[in-house]
Amino acid sequence: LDTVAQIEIGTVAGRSPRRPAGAFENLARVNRHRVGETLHYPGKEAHYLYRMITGAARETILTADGRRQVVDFLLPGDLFGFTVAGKHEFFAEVIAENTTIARYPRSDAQRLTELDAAAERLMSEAALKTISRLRTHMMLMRGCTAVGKLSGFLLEMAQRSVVLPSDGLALPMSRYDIADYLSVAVETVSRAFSVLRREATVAVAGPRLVWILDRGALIRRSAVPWHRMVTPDQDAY
Amino acid sequence: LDTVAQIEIGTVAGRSPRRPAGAFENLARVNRHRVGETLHYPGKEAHYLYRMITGAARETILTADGRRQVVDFLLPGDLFGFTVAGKHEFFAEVIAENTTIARYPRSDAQRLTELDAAAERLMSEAALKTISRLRTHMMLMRGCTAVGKLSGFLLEMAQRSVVLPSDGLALPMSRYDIADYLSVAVETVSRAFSVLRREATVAVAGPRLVWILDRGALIRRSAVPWHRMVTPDQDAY
DNA sequence: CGTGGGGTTGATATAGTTCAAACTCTGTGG
DNA sequence: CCACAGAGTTTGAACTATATCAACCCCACG
Repeated sequence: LDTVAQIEIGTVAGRSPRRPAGAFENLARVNRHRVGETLHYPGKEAHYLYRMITGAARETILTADGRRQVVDFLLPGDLFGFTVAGKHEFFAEVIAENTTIARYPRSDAQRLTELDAAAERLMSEAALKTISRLRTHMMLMRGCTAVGKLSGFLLEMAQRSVVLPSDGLALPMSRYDIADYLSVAVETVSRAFSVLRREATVAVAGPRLVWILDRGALIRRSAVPWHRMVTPDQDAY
Repeated sequence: LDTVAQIEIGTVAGRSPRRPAGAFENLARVNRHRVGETLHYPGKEAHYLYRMITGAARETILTADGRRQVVDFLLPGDLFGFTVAGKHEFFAEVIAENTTIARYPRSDAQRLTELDAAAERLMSEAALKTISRLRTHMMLMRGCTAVGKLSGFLLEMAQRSVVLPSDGLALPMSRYDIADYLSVAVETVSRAFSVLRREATVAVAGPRLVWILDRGALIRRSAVPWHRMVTPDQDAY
């Protein structure tokens, strides 16, 4: 998962997202969105690619048995909206205030990738980053215990999200979103938070503001081989 | 990213694998492998790209807590071995008799993608498919019950694997592999099989030969929205 | 014959779901 | 200004699916 990690981090960079090349960027139309807004939904024609600039969104799907699953969280720097068949398979919904998203007409982007090697590479890279995010996500869900899953999740968010000046971690998603992301019940997420709080592994100020007090403990509890992950500074590749 | 990319990108559809373009194919050296052979392992320099021709392999990783996880099964048609960082992250081990694998020197392949737009597109396309496939794997693991997970797994295998003349499904992997793929205990996999057998949803002749008697029942039990999946001919979802 | 790996089945323990209730916070209307 | 409603969160108690431990079967192989 080294690779994964590296991509992940590079991707992320809520900290310093790499901006697409000039030609690509010229296609962009930036929009501001409100919480709850739906960017796309299953079956919708995929006309655009998106790039999260500020804020956050989630990609979800409804399973046959009616449960909701959060497939991915989209944070600043993430390119998304890829499809294979030309139709979206997921809901993409804005979950944070002050969310701005760049929108690229798919047809133009497609044409661009055929002409411009740099654009092509950009797309491939974005796809690989998405893959690595998903892979990390898979490892998170496999963590045997709920506390382990949450530990891994917090580490992931600490890397991907913007860390506040106060050094606190601002989670843009609700407990429900976290639960559907880790596939556990909301109550279990809440209890897992309580455990970490009691152990002084994390401190919280309200449900969405967290401080990681003992990073080592989080690493130890999570089944994800985070120890192999490079730090954002190294930003490999 | 090395390992990540390798599996991911490598995952093209199963039943009627699209063969890489001619120029690409000219680089190939085909090898025959025995069960248990290791193609690559974490940390190994990634010199080659691979394409599974016949047989099967699994890609695994060992987690911090010592458990083994099957990250992917490699079936005929699957491309794998892509890396960005240049080192593998997973074990790739042959699990079936009569396994033959085409090997492409990485450097040559890389050069080819830079020169040949078709090759480049082949890779990108594979990456996009991989994203969808990863999501399917994720959904498999999320299925609430073990029987649901196994149901989804069998449907996936029925699509990706070669179906025998007798209409039976030949599973190239052991119960242990399935367990590590779905992240459940071996015993649970075994019990889930028993349930499906008792319900006449499937019939078995030995552990690795299965007949799907009631496809609808499998779809209903699995939490995966298979209704979205097209047949392999149409280029799996 | 044994031996060992894979597979199945049973009994018990436990983590997590489910059901239920209380609590916080925010916004809204009397 | 306060009461109220509703969504999000936390905690408790009972229940359940799965992990775990253990025994046994089957078969290939020396």
